[in-house]
Amino acid sequence: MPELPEVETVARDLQRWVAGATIANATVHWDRTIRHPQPPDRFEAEIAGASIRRVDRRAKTVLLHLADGRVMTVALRMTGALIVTEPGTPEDPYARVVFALRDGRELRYRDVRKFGRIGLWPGGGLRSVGAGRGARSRKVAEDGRRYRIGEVFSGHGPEPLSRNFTARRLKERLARRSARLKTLLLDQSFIAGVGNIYADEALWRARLHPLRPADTLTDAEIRRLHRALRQVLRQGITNRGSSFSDYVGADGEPGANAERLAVYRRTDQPCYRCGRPISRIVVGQRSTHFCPRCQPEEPVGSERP
DNA sequence: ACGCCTACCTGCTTGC
DNA sequence: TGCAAGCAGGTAGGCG
Repeated sequence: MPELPEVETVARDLQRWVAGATIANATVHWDRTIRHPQPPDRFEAEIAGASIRRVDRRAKTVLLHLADGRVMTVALRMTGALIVTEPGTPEDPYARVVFALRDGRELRYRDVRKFGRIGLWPGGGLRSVGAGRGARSRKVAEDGRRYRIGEVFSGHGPEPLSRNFTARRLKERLARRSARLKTLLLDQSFIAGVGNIYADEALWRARLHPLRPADTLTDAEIRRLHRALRQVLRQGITNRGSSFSDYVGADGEPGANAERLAVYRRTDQPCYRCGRPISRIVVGQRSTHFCPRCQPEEPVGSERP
C-alpha cells in the first residue's frame, strides 16, 4: 500500500479539496470494499448527504471526519487510491466506490487489486481498523461498539513523525523485542505507517542490517535509526510519495520520491554511499534491499567515528 | 514472541 | 509469439 508518506499526501490533498464538500450519493461497485459488517447498500444510504468536515491520517488509514461526527476510514492497502475528479472525467473501470459530490465533482476510490477497505463508524464510537496481531486488536475487531476514537487505533504503535516519538521511546520499544529489525519496522503495532519501501530506506540510511535483532542495537545505532526513519518519511511527504505503478495523490498524479530512493528496487545497482551492488533478500516474505558493505550483519565491534 | 504459511486480487515483467 | 511463473507498496488469521 501506500505507506505513511503516500497516505499523508492523499489526506492533505483531500483536506484541501474536499473538506466542506457534501456527498450527494455513493455507488459501490465492489461490495467487499466496504468493511464487514456494514452492508454495502446500507453504506450507500448512510453516507448520502454527509458533509466532509476534515480529512487526516492515522497510520496508513485516511480518516474523513464527517460533519455529524461519524468517521469514514479508507485503508488503501496495496493499490487503493482516492482521486478527486472534475465533472466530465471519463469513467474508471477500477473505481470500486464513487462518491458524487454536490458540486459536481467525484471522489473516486480506485483499487486495482481490491484489497483496500472503507468503513463508516458512528461518532465517538469507532470499530477497530486493526493493526498487528495480538489479542488486543483482535478483541477490538470482534466487539463492534462503543470505542472511543482514541481506542480505535490502540493496536497501532506510535506515529513516527509525532513529537512524542523520541529516540528514547524507540529504545524502550526495541529493547523488549528480539525480532529482526526489518520485521519489526513492518509491524504496525510496533510503529505505525512504515511499509516495505521506507523500512528498507531507513535501514540503509541508518547503516543497519535488516536482520539485526532489535535488542542488540547500541544507543548510537538507535539514534541513527530514529533519525533515519523520520528523515525518509519526511522526504517521502515532501516529494508527494513514491510511485511504482498504482500510487497517485488525490490529484491523480504520481509522486516523485521513487527516484530518490537509495535501495528499494535497486538490486545490483551501485550503493550511493560505497558503490557496492545492492543486495536483495527475502525477510518475512517481503523483498528486502540493502548494501552488504554499509549495512554489515555484525555491529562491526565498534562504532564508526 | 516469533516466524512462516495462506488468503485476498489483478496486472505487469521475465524467462523459456 | 505464447504461456507460465514470479513479482508487487498490506494485512488478517492460523499453525507450530
